[in-house]
Amino acid sequence: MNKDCPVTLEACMGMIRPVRDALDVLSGKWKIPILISLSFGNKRFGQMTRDIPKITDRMLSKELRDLEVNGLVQRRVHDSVPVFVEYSLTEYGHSLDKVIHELRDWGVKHRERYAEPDKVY
Amino acid sequence: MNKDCPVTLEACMGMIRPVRDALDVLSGKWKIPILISLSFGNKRFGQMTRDIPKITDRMLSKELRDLEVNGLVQRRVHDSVPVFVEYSLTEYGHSLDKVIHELRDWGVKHRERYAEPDKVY
DNA sequence: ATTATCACTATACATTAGTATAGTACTTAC
DNA sequence: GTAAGTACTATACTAATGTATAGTGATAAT
Repeated sequence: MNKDCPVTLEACMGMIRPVRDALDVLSGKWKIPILISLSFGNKRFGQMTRDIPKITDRMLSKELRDLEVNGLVQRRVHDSVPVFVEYSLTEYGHSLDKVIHELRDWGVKHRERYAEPDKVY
Repeated sequence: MNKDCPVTLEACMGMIRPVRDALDVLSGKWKIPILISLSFGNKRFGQMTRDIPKITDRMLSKELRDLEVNGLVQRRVHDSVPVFVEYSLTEYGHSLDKVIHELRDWGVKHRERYAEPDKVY
């Protein structure tokens, strides 16, 4: 029984759809690291390249633009000399705090479970 | 001040590392949909291909194996005739419930914000 | 004078992820 | 006997993602 139950199918899609939406916004290797970096305070471009190990300028630039388009990050140019560009999390960006927190918690437990002491970052 | 503060750098990595671990396990377009499908009850292969729109047999097979290797999914072969293979979430698989729940909640809010009524799945 | 920092962009390439299509070997229903 | 379902695997391809390397034009420090 319950083979292809339409209620289950509906419920299933009701979960899958929004989870996909969320993961689309966060997709790629660098978006969450960038959000984490900004969660510790407003940052400049160069500072973030140092915060996030192994990220290239190209990736940081590209991903910051994506995040800006999605309203998670704000880019402010101060017209001092030399120019000074400041990135910060928007309020909307902060709405991801809980998601990131849960991911971190699970990741910590997972790491304890399958300890990989030789993995390098 | 606070340029390249080592405490911030350390804290930053303390977040990034486990979040990456988590996302490594959940990476790709299909793993979370598969976990969601199984969260509604044990399933057979063919049933899951119908649960998860557009997934191909190859992807389902491959991702199920990945999830099995990571201990999130259990595969049980019942030696009836014809064979009957049953997939289920392990207890460890269920430990992702909160993560998936948060992703869904955020995805729902995001969808409300940028309503995309024409997007098809 | 040379080097470094600032915030990037451009080009080319490599790797990874996902898709399309077909096929296996068996069984059951029409 | 034909089609459909069972649970997959194989091969070949495309698309998406990420990397490597270099360069810009301004300023500022050594």
